[in-house]
Amino acid sequence: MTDTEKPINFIQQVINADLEAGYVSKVVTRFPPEPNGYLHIGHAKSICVNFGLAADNGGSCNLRFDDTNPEKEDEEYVNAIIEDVRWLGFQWQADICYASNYFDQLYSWAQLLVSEQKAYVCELNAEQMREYRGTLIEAGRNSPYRDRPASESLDLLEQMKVGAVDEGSMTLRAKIDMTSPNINMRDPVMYRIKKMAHQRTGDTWNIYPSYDFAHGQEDAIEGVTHSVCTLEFAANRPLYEWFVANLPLPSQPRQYEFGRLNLNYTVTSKRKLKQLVDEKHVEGWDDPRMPTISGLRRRGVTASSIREFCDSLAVAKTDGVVDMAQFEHFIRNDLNNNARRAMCVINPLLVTLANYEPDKVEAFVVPGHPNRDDLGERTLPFGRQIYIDRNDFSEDTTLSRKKFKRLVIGDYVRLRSAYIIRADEVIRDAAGEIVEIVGAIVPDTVGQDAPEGVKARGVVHWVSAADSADCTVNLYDRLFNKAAPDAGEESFLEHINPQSLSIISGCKVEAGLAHAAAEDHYQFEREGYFTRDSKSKGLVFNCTIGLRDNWK
RNA sequence: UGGGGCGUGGCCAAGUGGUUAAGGCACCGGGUUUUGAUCCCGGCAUCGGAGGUUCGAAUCCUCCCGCCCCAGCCA
Repeated sequence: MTDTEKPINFIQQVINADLEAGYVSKVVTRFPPEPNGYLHIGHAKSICVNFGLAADNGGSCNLRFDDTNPEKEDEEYVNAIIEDVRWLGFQWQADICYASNYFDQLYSWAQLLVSEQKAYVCELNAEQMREYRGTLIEAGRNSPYRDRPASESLDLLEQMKVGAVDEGSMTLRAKIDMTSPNINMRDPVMYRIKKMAHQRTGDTWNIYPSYDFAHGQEDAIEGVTHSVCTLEFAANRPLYEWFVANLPLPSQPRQYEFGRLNLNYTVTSKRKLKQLVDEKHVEGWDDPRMPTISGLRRRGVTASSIREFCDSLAVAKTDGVVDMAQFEHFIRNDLNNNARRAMCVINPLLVTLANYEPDKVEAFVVPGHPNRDDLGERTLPFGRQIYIDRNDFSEDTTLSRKKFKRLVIGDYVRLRSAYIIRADEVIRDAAGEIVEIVGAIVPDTVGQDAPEGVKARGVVHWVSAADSADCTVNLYDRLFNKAAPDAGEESFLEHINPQSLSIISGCKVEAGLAHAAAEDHYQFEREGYFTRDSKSKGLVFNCTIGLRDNWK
């Protein structure tokens, strides 16, 4: 056991200091997705960071839906998110939280700010507000409504709330500083009118709080001590702190930001993923090519490999792009250690072993995993006719043993866990296509070394022709053929890889897998890791990832 | 040209004035192997640039360069 010390990231350092100074006694974090799409691998890092920080410090983490904008949200998403977080292996504290649970409290806090002249109802429309806001290098100007009496704002706010005011014509704004170099502090919007039913509060509200007016207060209500989010919210922190300082909150949460996870050859933006789904470039949010949690799951990626991968990533302020190969390493590592072995011939080529008795059948009992006795054994039926992969046979007999460790006429190859065989003859159909190989077994070679004079070129996987199951295999390539699909001027859609999915039917898998359970993981030896698809009716396996391939 | 943040090998990343500058991924050699897998050995950087402080700097200071975020009634 090499317990490599995990570096203490900057947030943990803050926590250590807070714990030591007695500022906090119990660490409380939260994972706060907006239910406007499915979770993806980027969220997984955030989930691991937030739940991990809580677990590492004996604290707790809330799952909270930041449902402040009914326009984009849907119950389908909340259910999917709950399922994904659970599947990833995390347990939130007590009940699931919703920003919408705090709408009443938020409203009365808004009234308080108005009454203290720290907020006002503004009648500038969107375009005017933009003009008044100024630019990055020019200060903004005060709204003409900025100094209206509190009583007037209070009354208008109530009218906004009950639906007596048109959408877009009024907002509630915090009165901070229109000349602030931080644009977020230039009288930000606290409430906007949306005459729209909310998935949880129905028609109760005609106004909804903005992210900035809601988030810190949600944290405070829940007793969140360390509100950990991604870098792009850093500029919102002063505003977060302004509300915390100006409201009588039950606790004083603090916000910290770390770099979000970016992976090459894919996109991790809910907006873009939704576009892929809506425009049918993929089959759905859980399409195995998607970087969504549900897509990865259906693809056969394990929850534990996602966790291990995320834990290998730094919690820091650098924003880089992680190589997909790093993720793949953790996927293979977990599957290699835990997936049962099996054989599946993807492009079947019939081989008849002429010296094997026609009706004879043997059953070889072999391990389920080369070094995991606890994974049991499996039985491989063997007979006179078998299938091997077409790629494991070549008519080119000049290929050196080193270059081609597979079957050629006149030479030997080991059938994995079975006999050494020799190929003698090729049989073709009318079109000249090879349809069968006739060969012979070398007797007494099962579980034994090759006799004198026989040297197998290599090992090849196979399946009994008489006793195997037909199946379909889905092979995947990367969804985008450009490392940074969303980098250039052009749309990321232009970089979609048209060959990202290959459906191969007529594959032959060892008999024992005819009733494989969905989401069970297997290594098809010499091919890769596969899992039975959870949505298809027939026997369909999705290729999670191929084996490493070190030969040129 | 405003504000905030960041720059350590191809990628991720430790490092918080004195170490031969951790580790992982990738890659390149070699060994083992009934999976061209796994496993095992070995190789692979002077820290964005330039000055300065210091006996000593990736770590401190100055200037410069580059990248990211902020001008939604999105989050």
